[in-house]
Amino acid sequence: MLDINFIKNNTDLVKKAVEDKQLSKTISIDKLVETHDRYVELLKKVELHRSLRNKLSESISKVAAEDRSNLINEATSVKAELNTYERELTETKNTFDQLMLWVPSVPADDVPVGEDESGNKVVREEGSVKELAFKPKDHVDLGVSLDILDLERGAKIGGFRGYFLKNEGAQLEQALLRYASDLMLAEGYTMLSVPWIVKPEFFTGTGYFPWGEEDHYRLEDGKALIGTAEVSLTSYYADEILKESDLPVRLFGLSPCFRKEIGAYGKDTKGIFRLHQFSKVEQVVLTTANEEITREWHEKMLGHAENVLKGLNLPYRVLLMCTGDMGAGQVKKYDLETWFPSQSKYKETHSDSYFRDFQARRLNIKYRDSTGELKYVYTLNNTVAATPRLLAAVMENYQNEDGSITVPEVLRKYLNFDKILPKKKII
RNA sequence: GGAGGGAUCGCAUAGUGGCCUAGUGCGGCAGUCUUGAAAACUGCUAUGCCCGCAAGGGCAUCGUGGGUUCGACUCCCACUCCCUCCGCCA
Repeated sequence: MLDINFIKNNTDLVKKAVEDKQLSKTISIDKLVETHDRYVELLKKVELHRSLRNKLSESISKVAAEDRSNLINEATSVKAELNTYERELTETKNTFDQLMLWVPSVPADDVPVGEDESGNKVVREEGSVKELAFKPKDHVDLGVSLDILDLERGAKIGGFRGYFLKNEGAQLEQALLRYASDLMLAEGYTMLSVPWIVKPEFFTGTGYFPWGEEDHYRLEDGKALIGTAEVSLTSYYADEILKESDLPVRLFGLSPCFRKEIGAYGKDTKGIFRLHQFSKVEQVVLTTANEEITREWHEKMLGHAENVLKGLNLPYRVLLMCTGDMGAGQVKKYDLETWFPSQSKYKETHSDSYFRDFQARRLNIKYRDSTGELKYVYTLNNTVAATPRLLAAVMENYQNEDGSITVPEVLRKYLNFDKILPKKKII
């Protein structure tokens, strides 16, 4: 959410953001401003009438009961008029509030303008892509022949995009999550196990609603399943006032993530890359309302994600996302794409964003600065490790010619095997 | 799932239709006193919005949303959350 006064004073800037983010069909800034003007106009009328009513009521209370009838008559007519205006005010306010939820944040100056993913910029590539002496298998072939992945039964039980991880595959996934968590603990972040079932207001608060409502599983009581722990983590301090000395707040959490993947029909249908359900270690930081500081944290959090990949020795590249390929609330976003040998392609495994006060306004998270002024915090979030997607990358990059998979060095302390060998019997 | 109790200012509590412009205590801030500190005393102590250059004025907020009333912290309805007990349960 943006400040309405900011929108009114920077109409052109906000309109450009709407266009650059390809959101012209979802929000009209002109209509928003008109609605707010109307709202203020009505508010003035309502407040005037309320003031009048309050004064009359006060007079009535000071007059003997038998002398009240004239005043009560007058107050009754003021009340009738007030009711008319109040009804209209409520309606206008509701319209305005709804419209406000659709206003995107303004991208940072260094974000490239672009319509879609083709406008993204490669910032750098890290790690060397190994030339394999053999034709690499994809993670599905590997997973099946090693009996660590079962997609057929996954589909039988879970439907489309359902999967079972099995044997060493299931263990390797746990090791990855544990490895990622340990890195974040070493960085001094606070670990949280979070609610997976969350009230809708916090999806709105983090900016997933209204834009992404369709991609979420709704429960019969109106709550929804989180698509990322970011929702719970960022909402943790909702409606609270923090001390400046408590900032930056650094949190991470491990949770399952649920996504309908509506709008992704036909995309990544093979393997365990795009799923309805996966696990993710997510990092969230709340900082003071300072552009420099939030940008420093944006880079620092990118570094944490990079360290996960560097530790695993996986080649990856850093992508600066363009306006058309970032979320409505995001101000700047990097994606990390990890190398998948079977496709000779980098594919998205991490996403690192900052929001300024976009989420904090929606969630009402403030802090009192050294001058005593209340300000909204700035929020950021980034993937630490998302699996089975990252697991698939590990499987493919650590495969050997004989079809076995070597366990990455950093994961061995969590496992009692160093290599995953083909099974004699697969059932 | 059943039965009861509750939600008031940072915290704790008072408040059962107009005296609430929400009292009191604690905490916090400032000052007096003191070499310094403590104690004591004095004062201050929320948020959002509207009008205004400002000084200042107005409106709203006692869990949330409706309703009754000239007037609601107080009465009515619905909802949310918390606590106690019973049942069920990893």
